[in-house]
Amino acid sequence: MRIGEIAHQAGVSTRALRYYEEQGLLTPERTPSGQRTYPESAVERVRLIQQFFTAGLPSRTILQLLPCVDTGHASPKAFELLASERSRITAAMADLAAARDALDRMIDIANHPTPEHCPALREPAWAPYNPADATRTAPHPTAARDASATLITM
Amino acid sequence: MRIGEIAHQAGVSTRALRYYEEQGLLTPERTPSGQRTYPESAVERVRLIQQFFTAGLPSRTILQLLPCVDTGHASPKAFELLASERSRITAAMADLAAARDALDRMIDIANHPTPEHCPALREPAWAPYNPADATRTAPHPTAARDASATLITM
DNA sequence: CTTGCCCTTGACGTCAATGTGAGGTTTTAG
DNA sequence: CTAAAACCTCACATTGACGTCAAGGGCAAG
Repeated sequence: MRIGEIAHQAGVSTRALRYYEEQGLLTPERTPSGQRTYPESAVERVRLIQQFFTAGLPSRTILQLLPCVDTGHASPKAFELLASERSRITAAMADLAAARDALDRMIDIANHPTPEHCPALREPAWAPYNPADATRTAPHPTAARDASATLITM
Repeated sequence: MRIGEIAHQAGVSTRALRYYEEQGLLTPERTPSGQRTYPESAVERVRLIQQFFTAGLPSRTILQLLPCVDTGHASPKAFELLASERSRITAAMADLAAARDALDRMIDIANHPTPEHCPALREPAWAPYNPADATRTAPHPTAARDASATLITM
């Protein structure tokens, strides 16, 4: 299969495939005229590479991991890498969850304009940011609050 | 508080704080001599901004979200943004989970050299990548497998 | 043969959140 | 008063995974 076909089946650009090759992640054969030729299995491989890229692994790391996929072996260094990348991913998931929760709080506040949930009446979920406070010594948090409240529905 | 103090307390660089200001995310007061002065609340705000950055939200999006944090209001557009970013984050978490599972499979294989888990004997978790296959028509997947297996412990 | 599509290499562009350094001012500590 | 530390404004550099354009070669169909 030539590069265009692989690109289509794997859902990436030909530029990406050439980049992967440049990074040593993919080593297609060449026809006498110089055109790249890939085995069927390259589609799966590209999908795996993409999955790793999407997860934020840099190409250099993927390069160290791929032989381990092929052989089923993991040198101590590769093993360490596997473990550290796994924990990096776990940490990233936690960060995402935290941000998602922050968004959820915002959505929640915007969704509940009843008195007990009214932004103007409840404890602020975040400290209000008021640049003018910088000039005062200890601004009272509940002073100068916006007294209006609005419900914006979906 | 001046920029260095905020940077220290929020765990970011002063360069980052100036960048946030440039992007409109932070609007500190200025002393007559031109130095930035932040309220206490800026520390919390910076942490929130960082959380969003870590989650992959671009500054332009954060800029649209912050007023909503302050006022407790969400315009229809802001609401849409909240929802779409939330789903983006959810999708990103799924991608991370998939990559983590791929790593787990690799760790698993490397960890179990017993016959039934031996890479040389079991069904391959991924199709073997063999560039030479490109020249043949339909390579038999189990041909030319590496017969050795190794256990690398943690 | 030629039209047209796919392929090649090479090289510069992009985007975003910073890093870094120059060159100068302000604040603080002694 | 003075020296160090912290601050200021430019403005260019970095990183990584590509996008994009240029200038050409290969190959099947009509």
